[in-house]
Amino acid sequence: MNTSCNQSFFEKVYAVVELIPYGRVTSYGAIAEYLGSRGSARMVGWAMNKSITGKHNVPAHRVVNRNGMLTGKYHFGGPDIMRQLLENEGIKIEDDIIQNFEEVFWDPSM
DNA sequence: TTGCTGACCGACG
DNA sequence: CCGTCGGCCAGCA
Repeated sequence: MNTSCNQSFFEKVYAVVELIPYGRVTSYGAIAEYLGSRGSARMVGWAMNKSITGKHNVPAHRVVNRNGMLTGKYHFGGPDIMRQLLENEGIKIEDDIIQNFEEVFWDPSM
């Protein structure tokens, strides 16, 4: 349409992450793939980092890797912050890994 | 401006 | 099974 609609990869990531419903999680690869760039999963994680250090209200704690492991937990300012947030939403976590990952997994295309 | 890095993922040996 | 490498894009020194 117009140039204004051309959101950067970054902007798209934020939009998708904000769409994640309460008590649900998704993976970096799923977002990247949804955006059309399957290999850009790294950018998704980086966007999350920027969203925390920046002023973006993005529920980055709902985004984990393909294994359901809280890889970026240390980026929340503490190793337990991310886990606490997820458990607060009813997500079961053990050893920094989401147990019912398949049950709480949310696909951006849905 | 060039080059490196990064919360990933999949493939290869 | 485990270690290593390439790919993708954008931000930063």
